[in-house]
Amino acid sequence: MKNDLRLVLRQFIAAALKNLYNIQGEEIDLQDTRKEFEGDLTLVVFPYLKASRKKPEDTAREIGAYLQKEVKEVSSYNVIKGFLNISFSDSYWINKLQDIAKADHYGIAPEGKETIMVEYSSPNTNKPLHLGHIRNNLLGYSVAELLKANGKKVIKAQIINDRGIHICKSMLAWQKFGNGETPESSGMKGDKLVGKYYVEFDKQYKMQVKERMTQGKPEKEAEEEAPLLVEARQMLKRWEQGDAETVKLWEKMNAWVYDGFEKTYTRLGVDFDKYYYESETYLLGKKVVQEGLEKGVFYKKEDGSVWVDLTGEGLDHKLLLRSDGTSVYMTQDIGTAIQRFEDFEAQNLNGMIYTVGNEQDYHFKVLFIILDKLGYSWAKNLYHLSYGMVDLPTGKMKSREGTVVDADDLMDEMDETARKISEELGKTEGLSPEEKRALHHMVGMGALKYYMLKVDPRKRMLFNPEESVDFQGNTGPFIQYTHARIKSLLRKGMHIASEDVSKVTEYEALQTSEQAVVKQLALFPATVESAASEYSPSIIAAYIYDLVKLYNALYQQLPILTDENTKAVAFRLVLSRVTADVIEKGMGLLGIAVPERM
RNA sequence: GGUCGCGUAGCUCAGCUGGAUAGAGCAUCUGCCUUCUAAGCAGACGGUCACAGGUUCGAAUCCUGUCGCGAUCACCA
Repeated sequence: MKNDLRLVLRQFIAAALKNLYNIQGEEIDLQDTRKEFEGDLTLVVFPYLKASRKKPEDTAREIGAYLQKEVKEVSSYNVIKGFLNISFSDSYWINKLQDIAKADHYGIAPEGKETIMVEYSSPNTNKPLHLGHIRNNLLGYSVAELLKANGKKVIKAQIINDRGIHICKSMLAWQKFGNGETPESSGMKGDKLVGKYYVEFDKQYKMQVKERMTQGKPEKEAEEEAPLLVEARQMLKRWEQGDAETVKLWEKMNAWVYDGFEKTYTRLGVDFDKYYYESETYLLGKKVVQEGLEKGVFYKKEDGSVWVDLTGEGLDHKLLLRSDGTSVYMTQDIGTAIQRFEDFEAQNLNGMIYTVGNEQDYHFKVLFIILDKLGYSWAKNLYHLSYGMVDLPTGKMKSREGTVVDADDLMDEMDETARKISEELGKTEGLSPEEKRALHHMVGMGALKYYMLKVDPRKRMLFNPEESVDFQGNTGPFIQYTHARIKSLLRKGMHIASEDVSKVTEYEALQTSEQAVVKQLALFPATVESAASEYSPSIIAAYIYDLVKLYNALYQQLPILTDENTKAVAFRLVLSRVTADVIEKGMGLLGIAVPERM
């Protein structure tokens, strides 16, 4: 990558500034040269004009001449206004290409001892996964992969919200209206079946409320008195008391849900190393709050409730324990965070990333401050990977209005569209039905995942199902297609081994399009590092897309293989091989598979 | 109302630690399949970077204010 040379150049520029103009201690900003100009790195000389007492052009030329003389990798320079564009030699770039080609791993750091936990997905058990979960899952998974590529040990975790009144609603509705229906008897996925009864509860409940309102009761009273809700509350109480029958039903229905979720995860291509369940963790945290109370970090109100005062941090007061002594969401999160660091102490867990929507920004801000106040050293290594909501062209997703896009349905749609387009284009002739199905899934998922991940995670985004299944332009299938084409080219041509790369030094003068591809490839490790440090897969997506565009332009002028095997042919095949490699690795970081042929 | 975030081409998005003529894709239009995959390539059209000030050699980028959109501010999770 060019960062190493950037460092070296900076020293020489500092020397030049000192020798020529007696400038010292000035910050030297070397930026990438913009595409439309010739050069690799650019020095803006405006800041030095006062000291040089010369015109911008003359100042730039003097520095340029100095660098060309002193640094052997600098092959030439040019000056436009106050901008000094410095070019590196082709052999420098070809060396970099070799480094990439030889590297068997693309991690930046060597395998380290540091372990980091990435929490993502974390669904409720009363509803199937939807579009929002898809963004969450893809982000969490991809960030985990990025961290791994940077030498971190990663534990993928999720906490499943398996308790509370909402679970009881599903259970109650199933008992009352289910007639013993099971996933086996109905052929429904477990999570869908349970979700169905949650909806059924809501429907029946609303009817009861309406009935009471027509009898002249005020809305609030009608809502509180509806027998279904009363029963659900009783059920929750029985569950909390450990009533055997209730717990048994709860376990049975949860097992259905987990089975359904697992199918969705498998299909989406994500996985987890560790599962936490709220039923096991909801009592955690109380003890810590007590300790914090004794230490004076928290305070108690007259009614017995416990609070933390964050006005010093520019925030508000926050409740930690209700007056009846029960815990709230924040209390549980304090407890589970500490629990996790105890669970994985032996693995040197020292950081955690929470993949949770940005509507909880405030919650995590508060959580991290509290843990820090409690004196946990790892609190500064907690990060909220906050992402924006996924909108639809029709507006917001609202479960009430039935505008939620179900994860399984969406994946079905993606696969189906991939199939339709492939068949229209006649690309899949000669493949067996199994191969076709695998390919359609690969392409459908590639379209979905790339579309989701190319957008900056922090931003709210619009998911347009129609547009996402358009396989043209900046899309996953476009990249997959390029990979497949390169593979085909290599199959027809020759096998390019890693050792062959060393021979490409013989090919000295790069043509413009070749140079562009080589440079782009050389930047890959730096891109991975940057994407990991910013927890942003979108950086990788943008990188791959750029590379693929550059490669496609080069592809147009690739010599035909039946020609004489010139150095150019060999070089371009090497370039193709390395490009295909990097596409595969890069897409792998996004959790996207690339086909050998399509 | 307080806090946080967002506002860039008709649409979806890049660019944001200040730099050169603000970039892609989709859509619209023009070329390119007797050569290893045209899901492609080359090009055209398209902009008051929400608005107004400020900081400076230089602002889409930093600061302040205004407008618009969203989230959040529960003894819910």
